[in-house]
Amino acid sequence: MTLSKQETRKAETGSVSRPRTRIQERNVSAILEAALEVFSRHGFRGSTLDRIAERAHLSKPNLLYYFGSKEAIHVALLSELLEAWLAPLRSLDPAGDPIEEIVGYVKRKLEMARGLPRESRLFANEIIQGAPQILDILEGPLKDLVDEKAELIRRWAEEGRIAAVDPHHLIFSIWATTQHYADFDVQVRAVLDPDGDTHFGGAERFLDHLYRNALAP
Amino acid sequence: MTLSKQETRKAETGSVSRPRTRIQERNVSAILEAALEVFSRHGFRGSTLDRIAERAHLSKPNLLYYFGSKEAIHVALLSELLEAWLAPLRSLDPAGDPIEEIVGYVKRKLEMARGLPRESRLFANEIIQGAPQILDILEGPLKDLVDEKAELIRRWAEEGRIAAVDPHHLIFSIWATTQHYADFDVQVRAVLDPDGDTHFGGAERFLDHLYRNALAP
Amino acid sequence: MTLSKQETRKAETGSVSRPRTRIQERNVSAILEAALEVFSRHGFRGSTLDRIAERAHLSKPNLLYYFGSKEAIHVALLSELLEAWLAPLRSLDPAGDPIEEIVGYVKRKLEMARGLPRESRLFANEIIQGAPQILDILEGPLKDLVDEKAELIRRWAEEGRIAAVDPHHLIFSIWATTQHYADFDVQVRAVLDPDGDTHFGGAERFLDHLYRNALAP
Amino acid sequence: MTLSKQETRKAETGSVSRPRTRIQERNVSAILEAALEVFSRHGFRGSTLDRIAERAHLSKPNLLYYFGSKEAIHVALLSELLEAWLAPLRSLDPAGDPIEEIVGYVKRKLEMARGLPRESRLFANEIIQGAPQILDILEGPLKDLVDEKAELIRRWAEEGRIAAVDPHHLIFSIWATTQHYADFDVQVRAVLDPDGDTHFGGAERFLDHLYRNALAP
DNA sequence: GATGAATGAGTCTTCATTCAT
DNA sequence: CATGAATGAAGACTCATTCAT
Repeated sequence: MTLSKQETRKAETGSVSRPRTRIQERNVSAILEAALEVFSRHGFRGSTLDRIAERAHLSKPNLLYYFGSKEAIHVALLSELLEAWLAPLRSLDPAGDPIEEIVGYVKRKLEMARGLPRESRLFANEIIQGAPQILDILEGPLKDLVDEKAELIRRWAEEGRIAAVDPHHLIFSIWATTQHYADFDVQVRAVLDPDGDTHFGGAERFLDHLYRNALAP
Repeated sequence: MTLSKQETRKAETGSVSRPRTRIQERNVSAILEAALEVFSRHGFRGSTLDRIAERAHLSKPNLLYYFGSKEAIHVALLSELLEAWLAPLRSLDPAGDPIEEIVGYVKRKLEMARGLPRESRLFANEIIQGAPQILDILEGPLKDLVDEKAELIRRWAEEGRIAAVDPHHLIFSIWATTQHYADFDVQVRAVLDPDGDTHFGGAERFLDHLYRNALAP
Repeated sequence: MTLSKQETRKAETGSVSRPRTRIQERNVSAILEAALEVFSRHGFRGSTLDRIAERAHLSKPNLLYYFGSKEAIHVALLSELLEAWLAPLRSLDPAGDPIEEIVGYVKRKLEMARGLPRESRLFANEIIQGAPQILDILEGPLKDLVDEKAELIRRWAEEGRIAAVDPHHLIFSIWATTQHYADFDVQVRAVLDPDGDTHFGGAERFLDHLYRNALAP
Repeated sequence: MTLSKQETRKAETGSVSRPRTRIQERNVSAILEAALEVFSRHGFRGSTLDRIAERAHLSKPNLLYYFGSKEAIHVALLSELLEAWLAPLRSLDPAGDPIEEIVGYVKRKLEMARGLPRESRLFANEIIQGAPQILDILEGPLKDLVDEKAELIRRWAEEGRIAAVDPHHLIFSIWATTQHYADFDVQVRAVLDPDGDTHFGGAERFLDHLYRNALAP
């Protein structure tokens, strides 16, 4: 699941093959930050280079000087973020206490949904629309990681340390319940109060309860 | 939460104020069916009238004869489907057995994700992108319905008939876990085997376990 | 070598599959005429849709309504003209007098260079630049036609009715010497007087002499 | 027809007025070599500085340091090559045997088409497109040279040493028939076998026959 | 001498929408 | 009702050229 630097580089390939100078680093960062803001809200097709350029305080051709195309920016962004996005699952520790590990995973995922909602929506948009640009990653590295952790959870269940639940569906449900607060935040805010993050506390308590009860042996 | 016929009409308003003849009815249906197919997969901006017209076997100007604009088609579609989409929640019965009612709701939602995945993705796309066209519905009719059912669940908990969980977050988690199988089906298929619906059985069992344990008083 | 209507149609495919109405016929003609003027002078890359649109008195998107792309216009033009362009060679008559047939062919080719110089330059531009869009036609239908006529000439030589010359190179030399007056007319005019077609008379006499002497048994 | 050094210099004028150091000389050569490769295949408009810079292993701004503009490179290239390109005609010797002189000229031109096809295509592209950058050369030095040699040929004919043919058209036909194998080589290869230069032998024999017969008194 | 950075002016193409019949 | 025709506005991308170091 690890994206080597090589692969990340390749994805960014425009005219510039790797950030070297200060200026390049600054501009590449500005572009990716702006692109995250725009892509995560409007999806790939709904986003325009104009808007990204504007947010990055760069001219449109200058964007394309750093990244060869709109798609290259999108792919670079997805590649760059994927690793961080999956870190919580990766850190699920075979040596830890099963319940605490899983509940801790839920908590970390929820914190990410709170702190990095744009990243969550970026992937959500991509996947809902059929994952045109990362399907092979889903079918390769992602599947491998999930299978590995599912096997771990299966062993825990086999050993009677957690309830006998389907590990894959457990993982899906954790993704769904936590990312929901980022991806569908507009709806959450519409139903609850529209002010700030106050609902994350309630969400955390609820999910803690949900998974502790579901996993108790 | 009920959309009056009035409102539905208004949303569809193009040149035609209401379907009358057989032909009109057939064409309006064909357009909405084609639009559902296209919008749900590509989002609003990613969809083109050309593609919808092609799928509906109608000319592009003819689409706009029935609906005044691309946006009008989208709004009409969302309006038309919203009621059915919320029916399961609406039918949560105060007189029924609390656990069975809620678990039954989960089951019906999952069945809808299985049978009507395009509808699910249509709303998901809209909401992720900030719900530009249905924000007022979310804040009005949807919030009212959710609040009403949340109050019911709160009473059940108060009466000790289910565990003391936050009703709103319970509802969110049910939406999230069930719609996940429609909205992110590409990812689900990538991680599990890509063949057909076989995972819905596992999902149903898992969710049944999840919510029964979470709700047990 | 005959391009079936099918193939011609396919090449033109934009939104419109075949000219039907008056308006379509008129506009398609106007576009092809304008495109001939522009492409023949500036080559494919050097030509712009803007200039073609301007000459055709149509808007640029309207061009693309009839032909799907700049390349489609170019291909349609080449396809449409190829048949006429090769007609003189095709009409080389096995039953005629060998010398008169060949000299007559030279004369007709020269007349075409005089009357249809733009067509000649269109093909010249395309071929000089590697024939990116008609290479398969050159290797297929064109080669077949040339081989057929070369075989005829070979037989005439074998029968002692003309001198023993290599038929393929004979044909090449005829193409070269006649089309030269269209393709390189700027140079011809620069060296001779720049006024009008007066040099075509001299060219005709010279080429008649050249080929009669070369072919005399 | 001789381009004075003055003129050549002027054409190249960018920031650098004349090559001095080894490095400069090497870079100028590399640029012209790369430009020849690219311009001859894609024409002026179809060529990009990027591609030339890449082939020359230099940066794009560095190209423009040596030559002030894309056009300047093109003009420099044309100027530099013109003299060599016309050398065979220039060396037509009044003191030689008329037939052998002319047939020898044909042979040398054919050898140039074989050995320097890029140069041939460079001029062909330029002239077909109206010679925007060398029209004055065509009308001046080139016309003068051609007129001079035409007069020589006219005298030979007058003296009965060759047949009475129009000298200008004779020269045009020699240009056309020989350069054809360079300019339209794609077509020649498509009609004959696509392997290598084998057809040049046939071409030489044919053209020898063609002109000896045409010129025999 | 050399180049990384930047861009204005194109250039092709898409697309929702309008017009005319 | 329906559609062929047309387009303005926008959008992605290219490219010769300039700037700053």
